[in-house]
Amino acid sequence: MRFSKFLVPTTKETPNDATLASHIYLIRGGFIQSVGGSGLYNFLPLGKKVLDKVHRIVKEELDNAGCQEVSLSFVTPATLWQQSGRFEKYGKELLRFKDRKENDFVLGPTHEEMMVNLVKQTVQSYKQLPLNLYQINLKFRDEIRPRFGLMRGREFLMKDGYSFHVSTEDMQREFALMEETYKKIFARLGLAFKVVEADSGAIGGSGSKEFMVLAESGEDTIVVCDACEYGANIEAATRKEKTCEAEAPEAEFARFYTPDVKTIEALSGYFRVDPYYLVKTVAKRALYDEGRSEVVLFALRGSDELQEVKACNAVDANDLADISEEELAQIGLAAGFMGPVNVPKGVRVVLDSTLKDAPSVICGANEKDYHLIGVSFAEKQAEYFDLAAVQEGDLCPCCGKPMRYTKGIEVGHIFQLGTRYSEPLGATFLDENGKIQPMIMGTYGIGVSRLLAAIIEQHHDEKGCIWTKESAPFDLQIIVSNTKDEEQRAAGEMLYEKLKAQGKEVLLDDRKERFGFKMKDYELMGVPYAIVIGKKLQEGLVEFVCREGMQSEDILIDTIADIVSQRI
RNA sequence: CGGAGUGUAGCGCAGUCUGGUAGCGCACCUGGUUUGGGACCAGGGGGUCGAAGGUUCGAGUCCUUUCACUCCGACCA
Repeated sequence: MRFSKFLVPTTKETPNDATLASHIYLIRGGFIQSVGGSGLYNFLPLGKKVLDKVHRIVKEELDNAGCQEVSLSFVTPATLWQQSGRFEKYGKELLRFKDRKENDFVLGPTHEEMMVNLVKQTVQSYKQLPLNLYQINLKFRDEIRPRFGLMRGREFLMKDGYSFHVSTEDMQREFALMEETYKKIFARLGLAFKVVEADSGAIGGSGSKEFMVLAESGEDTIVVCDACEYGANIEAATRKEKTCEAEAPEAEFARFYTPDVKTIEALSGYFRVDPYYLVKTVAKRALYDEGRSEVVLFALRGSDELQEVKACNAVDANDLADISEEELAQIGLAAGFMGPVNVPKGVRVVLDSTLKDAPSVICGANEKDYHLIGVSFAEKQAEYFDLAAVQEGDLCPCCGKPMRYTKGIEVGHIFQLGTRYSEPLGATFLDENGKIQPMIMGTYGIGVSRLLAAIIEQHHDEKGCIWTKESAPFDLQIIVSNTKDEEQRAAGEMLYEKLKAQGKEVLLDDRKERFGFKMKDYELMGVPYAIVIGKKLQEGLVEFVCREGMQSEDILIDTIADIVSQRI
């Protein structure tokens, strides 16, 4: 490609809403263009090239693993979503609309329903299984707050794959194969990543794993253990049971006057008791289908924080909402003095599993200015769930060493679905005995356009992008310093043709611009290597530049083609 | 959904308080000089001032309504 003919609108100025390196450089480097609608982007030629590279790698590895590519209709009839029960569950992120006949449709944010429907119509026998089908297509999610460029757009490119099996064992075999395949894909892209345990969210199912690209700018908090392989999204992380060194308070059960003592910290100071022995009670309104809701008190140890995703899963709600103090008062709950015992009618209580059988704790009395002391949960019948957020320093559930937080960008997520979709949608097969069985499913996603952002988050410097070998839009850029110098220009043309003949993808910067201008563009665009043809050409030398670190070395023009083929 | 802000040339912004010919920088076009780190000189093109309604002799500016976008939070495979 000749730069003089290539549509690459690089800019000096940073868009005012861009804060992340990937967002800034993808725009400034002329890879993508904002459409003006929030979270919507056009891919310009340079960005499309990178997207295609990533796309190709994903496809190659999946095809190698025996998957088959299809392409599903982007517009999905709402009836399929109603059958699976997700039409409401998925919430406002799902873009719904009607056609001219007033029929409901959605723009697919993920395609379990469509793929199950496809397989249902074509597979009847166990002899046709297993099957792993995928597509790499646009998705649309009406995000509450799109941001960070390609990182969280509303329209994005995703690979979504679905596997169908006769047994759970076979599905788990495929799940393991996909984990290995995903590792190969992210390794080829040159990413540092970690596979972590995850919450299954709106997709449903169990045993899900996320692939996290490690970057400070990541939106997910993950808990990792440096002593072993354990890693988990904070939404799903577990820990070795926590104990407390401070002595447990001993007290007879009593109602205690605690004027204006509303926080765990104040309570801890007031009674001189470690927060571990206090009960923190968080009130939330749990929202269900068809507008139903209920008030739930989540109780956990004062030393812990509520993990909302865990809490939401515990009550099987679609969502949790905050409750105002006024509303609490109406229900008969006093903010700052709430507790899991003696609750008003109609209020559900869920206890953190670390409170099970706790012999002597302090909690709110559900009465203004009073707490209860000497409360025992021994033999208390209640709903117990893991509700607490793992904290830094908590001990690893695998090896018992302290864990720490880090940040990750979720680029892949694999789920063991089971029959979550095959049953409601009626995707069945006849087994060897002629019996009807629901298919056992797995589902596997990769955020393809998000990967571009993730690569840049991990590979950039203060000057611009630094693409990894397999993601780069070109292998090499040839920069002719002064195109008015006939010798330089001719040398550039000669090398361009020669390297192209070697099978390299080459960008020849033949523009009538000054040297500095072209170098700035090179650094912004981030092609891994460059050959600079400049003043030293008179001595028969050109410069070989490596984008990472920007080191350069002088090389005889006669040998540069060989050196390039050795090193790239 | 709560809080804060912004809509003026392709992009980034001033002008709005105090109504009176639509501005600046970048980018773009023409000519010339320049060519190792985002050059310089001269000339030039480009605008329903987010939309609708109102006040006024006259509205980018004042009033009303509305739409969109951004940031913080809540939220989020």
